[in-house]
Amino acid sequence: MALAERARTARRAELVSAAARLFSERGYHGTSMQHLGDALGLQRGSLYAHIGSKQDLLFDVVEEGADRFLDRGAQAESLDGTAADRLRALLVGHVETATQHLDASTVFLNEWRYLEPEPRSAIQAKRDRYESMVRSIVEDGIATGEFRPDADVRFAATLILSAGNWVYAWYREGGELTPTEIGNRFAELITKGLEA
Amino acid sequence: MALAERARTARRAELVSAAARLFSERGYHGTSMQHLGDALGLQRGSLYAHIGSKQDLLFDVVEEGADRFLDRGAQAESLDGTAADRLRALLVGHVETATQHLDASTVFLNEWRYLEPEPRSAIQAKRDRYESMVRSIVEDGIATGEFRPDADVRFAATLILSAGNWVYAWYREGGELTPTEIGNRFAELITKGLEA
DNA sequence: AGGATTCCCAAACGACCGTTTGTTTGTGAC
DNA sequence: GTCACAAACAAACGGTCGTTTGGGAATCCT
Repeated sequence: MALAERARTARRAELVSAAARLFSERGYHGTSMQHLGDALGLQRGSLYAHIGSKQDLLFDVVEEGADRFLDRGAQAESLDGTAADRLRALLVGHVETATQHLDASTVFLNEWRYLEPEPRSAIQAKRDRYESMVRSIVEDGIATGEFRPDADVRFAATLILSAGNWVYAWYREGGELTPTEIGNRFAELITKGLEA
Repeated sequence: MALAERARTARRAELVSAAARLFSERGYHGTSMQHLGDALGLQRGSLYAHIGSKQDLLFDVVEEGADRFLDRGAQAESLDGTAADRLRALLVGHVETATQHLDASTVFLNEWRYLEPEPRSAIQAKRDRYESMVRSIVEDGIATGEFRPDADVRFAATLILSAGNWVYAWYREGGELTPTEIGNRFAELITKGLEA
């Protein structure tokens, strides 16, 4: 039973992984169950032994992406150090996550809107939580006098997320900057604009 | 005559406009000819009196988006003034364009990859041209001593484009910042990080 | 008035969509 | 050794896909 269960979940993980790749390449609506079946060497109907629907797959991929960002964000938030340190940690973590899991991150960032209302609002809640992490770091920096008192918290958070969320669109392996370097430079530049 | 004149037809413009809205809302693959027909009050087959294929529509929408960014970029590039002035003008123009034509910009930025190879490379050329505009402004700033001599031109351009290209994902009318203000604040923040 | 040209409808094309069904196959548990 | 059960197949479901065709009004040019 344990073995059978593990095998079942292993197959499902394969399917979610293939879905991440295909959804990121061809889009959710551009990917058919046939494409997914081909990727696993199965008939498209056989996939329904592992999932309830195509929507389920989309949700799994999107949630996987969301959770990774949240985890790294929480780590950064709990660091000791200045607000600038935590901001840097968050941005580095963000870029590292986006690049190490490029497929799931891409789906998370631009296929999530094809989720049906209920699952979409579950993901929206996670997005909101992540954004509030960024905001609270900036607020801390202002409270401690590290950042300009007149800095617009919402706008600063938006700029930080804009920088991080566009990475998937241009990053390709083998570039001249490592993900860690990219995150650090983003942090450097943005921090400079915020400093008191 | 047939092609050039038809392209100017009011009905076709309506169709391209509806396509911009629907493609941006539902994605290219998530939008059917039926959806487009409904939007114009026509049978889906009747649309083929005005276009050659669904791909043609996607190309028109994407190119329209690309050309608007290029136009504003060229205006900014030709301004007299410091590099920071031109950078500011470009960013303000970028944000204004993205928000005034949110639908076409959204399609330009995340449906263009569904173009077939030939039209896609035509759009890629325009994207490259735009990116090189941004780069040359930064290079100018370095050459005149306005920006730090050790600034990484490619990275700076990427950050600028990241900020501008993510606007479509969060901007909604009626926010507390106007597009012009958003562009100005982006420019302010990024310039500060680049200054000598 | 006559002829050509637009614009659109109605219907059909073959292909493919996501999903369900009934059945066979292989494997682990007792 | 046989039994239970999950995994996969083969086939079919009703529906939709993008596109083509043939014809019928309306409109424009002359």
